[in-house]
Parts: sequence; C-alpha cells; structure tokens
Amino acid sequence: MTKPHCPKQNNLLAALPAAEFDRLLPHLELVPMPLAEVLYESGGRMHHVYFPTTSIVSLLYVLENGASAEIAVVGNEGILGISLFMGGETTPSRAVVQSAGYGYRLKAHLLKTEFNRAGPVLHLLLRYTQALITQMTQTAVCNRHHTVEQQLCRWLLLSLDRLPSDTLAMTQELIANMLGVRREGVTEAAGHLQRTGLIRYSRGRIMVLDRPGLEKAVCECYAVVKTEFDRLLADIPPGDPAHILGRSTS
Amino acid sequence: MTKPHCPKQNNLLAALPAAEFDRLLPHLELVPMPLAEVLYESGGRMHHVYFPTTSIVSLLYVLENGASAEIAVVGNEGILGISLFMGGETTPSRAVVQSAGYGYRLKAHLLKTEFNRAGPVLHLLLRYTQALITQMTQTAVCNRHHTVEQQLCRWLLLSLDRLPSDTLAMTQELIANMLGVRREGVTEAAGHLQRTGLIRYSRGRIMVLDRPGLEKAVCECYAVVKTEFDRLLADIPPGDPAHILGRSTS
DNA sequence: ATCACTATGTTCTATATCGCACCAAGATAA
DNA sequence: TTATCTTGGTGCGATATAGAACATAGTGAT
Repeated sequence: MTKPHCPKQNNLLAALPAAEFDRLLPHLELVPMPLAEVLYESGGRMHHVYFPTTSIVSLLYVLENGASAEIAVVGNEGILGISLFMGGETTPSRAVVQSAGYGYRLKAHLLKTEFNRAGPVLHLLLRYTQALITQMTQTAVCNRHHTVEQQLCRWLLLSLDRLPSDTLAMTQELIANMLGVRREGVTEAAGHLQRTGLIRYSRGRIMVLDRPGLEKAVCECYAVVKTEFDRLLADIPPGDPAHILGRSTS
Repeated sequence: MTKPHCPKQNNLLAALPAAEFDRLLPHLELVPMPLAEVLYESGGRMHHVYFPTTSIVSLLYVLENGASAEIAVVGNEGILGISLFMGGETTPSRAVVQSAGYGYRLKAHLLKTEFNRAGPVLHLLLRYTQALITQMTQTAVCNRHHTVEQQLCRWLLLSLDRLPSDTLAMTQELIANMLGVRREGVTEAAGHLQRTGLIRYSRGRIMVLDRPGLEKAVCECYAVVKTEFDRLLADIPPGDPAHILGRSTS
C-alpha cells in the first residue's frame, strides 16, 4: 500500500482558506514528476502551474555556451509558474525536476482567474514570490563569495528541507550542473564532507549523517533563506488575508 | 534655470492610467537622492516607496564578513520598495543611491491602498517585479560564469540605460563593491576597456566613448535583462489593464 | 562470470581572482 | 608652495577553480 496523496501536502495549498481551497480542489490534478522532467523551457509558454508535494524542482538557468546555474529550488513549500500571475507569461529560466515525486497541477487560466479575485490567493502567492526572490538573490551573493563546499552544504540543506527523508538521489555530476561548477569540484567538496562524517554517499545516493554538523559548515546564506521563508510563510492563518498583507500601514 | 522635474520622468508613473496617476499625484513628493544615501537598510522598515527619475539606486547585499554584491539596479524605469506590496514589509537587501539625482517618494500606506484596489497599479507593479526578478537571476548566473570585465561592461550598460548622459560618476572602488570584486580587478578590467578605446575615465568619472563596442564586449546577460524589461514594460498602453495581465488565458 | 556503463576518485597544468604592499598622479586644503 | 588625501596603477605570491586525462569501483545486463 502506497502513501495516500493529498493536496494539503503542499504548504501553499494547505494555507488556503477553505473557500478558495474548495474552489480549486476539483481542478487539481495529481501528476508524477519523474527525475529530469522539464516542466518549463526557457521562454516557453506555461499551460499549468505546479504545486509539488513529494518532488523538488530546480529553476535552472542555461547560458548560451551550455554552462548552467540553479537560481532557486521549489518543493512542497511552493509553486512553479510565478511568472504566470506576475504578468510575464514566460521566464528566461528552465524548470527541471531534481528529485522525483508527485505534485498537483492546475490549468494556467484557472490560477489566473483565482489570482484576479484579488483575495487570499493573490496575497499568499505574492508572499511566496517574495520569499523566492530572497532565495534567488541569496544565491547570487553565494555564487560570488562562497566556496564550492559551502554552496554544496547550502544546496544539501535546502533540498533536505523539502524532502521527508534524509537521503537524496543525485549524482555529483547533476549537483555540479545545479551549482554551476565542475563535477570534480563537487567530488572534492563531497569527499571532504564525507571524511568529516557529515554525509555518506555512493553512486547517486547522498545520505546526511550529521545535519547539525552540516548547519555548522554551511555559509550564512542557508539561514537567511530559511528564516525568510519561515517569516513569510509559516503559520499563515487560513482565512485571514489581513494578516497576509499586513495591517500596519503606517 | 534648472531642468523642471516631473513625475512622468519615471516610466512606471508615466505608464499609469490618468485616473490612477491623478490619485497619486498630490502625494508624490520630489526628493533629492544624494550619492551613497541609504534608502532602506537590510531588514529595516520601509516608510516610503521611491520612484527614481534622474537617480540610480543599487540593491546591495552585504554579507556578515563585509563582502557585498549588487543584485539589481533601479532607475527611472522602476520603483524601490517592492517588498512592501509583495507582503514582506522588509527585505534582506540594502538600497543605496549609486548615482545622485532626484526621485519621487510616496508614503508606504498610500501605495498599499492603491495596490489593493487590484487595478492597473497592481498589474503594472507586478509586471515590473517580474522584470526585476529577471535582472536578479541573470546577475546570479553572471556572477558564476563571467569574467570581471564582462560584468563591468554589463554594469556600465545597465547604468547608462538609466541615465541621460554618457558619463558616470563612480570610483573604481565603488564599482568593485557593487560587483563584489576587488578594486584591482576593476582597475585592470577598466584599464583594458580604456586601452581598447571603449571608455575613458579619470578619478571617478567614466565616459563611455563607444557604446556599440561595449555592447560587443558584454556578455549575453545584458541583452537578456534589457530584452525582458522591454518586453514587460515598454509601450504599456495606459488604461488597458487587460493587456497587462494578458487576455490569452488558454 | 563477463562486459559495458556509469559514478566517483585522482592528478596535472592553466588561469582568474584574491590579498597585500607599494607607488604615482591628481585633487584639496593650509 | 607644501602637506595630505583620494584615486588609480602595478607587481607578487597564494588560492580556488577550470579543464582535461585517466584510473577505479560499483551496477546491471547478458
């Protein structure tokens, strides 16, 4: 018997007030999200938005010369397809499934309709977008100033936060693509973390042995992102939009 | 006689339909924005939003160890304080005036009220935010994969696009802070651009001599950002919100 | 068991950037 | 003028990463 699926496994959906949730529920479609599936191509049209539940998706940016870099990760805390409601329709980034699992999808126009009611859905989505922006900018700074090993720690922790288990299925090659560094750089950093006893990995399976240790080895970037997500998205009382946009208009 | 100031010098304000513009106009306050002024401190409360007209403002991120990096530039095409309407109230970045000039400011709660009408102002601001996100993510990738000289070109062009003249007042030291690199790195890159005849500078004044040449020397990142800004924000017909959010809901 | 394949480990050189020290030239003020 | 400060130029060693070649060890198919 497999674990039952439920839209509320996605935090954004779970945070919706009952009325909004009930309106969307009949249109939410459970879909498998296999490893390496491309949800959106750079510049392409989006026909659905996705609410991951057990999967993790990378927003990946690919340069002309083939070099790439991940600019954000989206898991069960978020939604894919923000440019749809932001008004852009497309983005210059690509969305790739980084960790296989499931998610719910919703037709683009249904989300837009709901967004345009300018109620709790709008405010929740904007708040999430704000958190995502923090993740993106922190990634930019981390790219500039921190070592591969620190970035690997950040990446592991961000991924771990979005998974139920303490094991990741990712080859060093793929991680290197995400971080925008060489595979050898990941080998070296991962080897060091392994010798220090923080992780153990073999052929595409990374097991985190000492999470507190990882949190000591990581750069400040992880905490900044996590804190901001918690601040913006944790404990959103369903049905209280005033809380979301803030009453303190001073 | 000095050049007269007008809110319409800011493209976002200029793009507003007459009704919205007229509502905001009496509350727009012209303010000088001197070099190095800090509009928002990281994590601080925002009491106003700013619409630059002749100034340029950097969104700067400062790490614990003092290292810094610019994540975006805002000039007369945009607005400062997006986290206000996105629902976050604060951001982890700092806003610093990079090129002195003027701008209009508006009390935070007035912008929020206008935003919450869920009309053209909301859609315009979200569209701008989407463009800003592109600039941030492109910066992240550029940080990772491109040389200091390429990044300097990008920075010069992005700044130039937001100024009426072809001369920038910036020391190499400050540029280095923006790009998150050493001052010597900027000296070297700038020296090379000068020997190639693209720019000329002396003691804090950078004159762009050959803009087409600069555009050849820059990495793809500049064009991506510029194209996205043009796509999202150019020729927005005032008073037609349907255009902004898109009618094609398929 | 064997083979082919994939993931990882290792080693080498090249290069970009850093971090530092120091100098030179222009600007500013006494 | 002289003294001082700011800005930019330069040289040097250290380091992190890039780029490439190759070795090794699991894994799965036959």
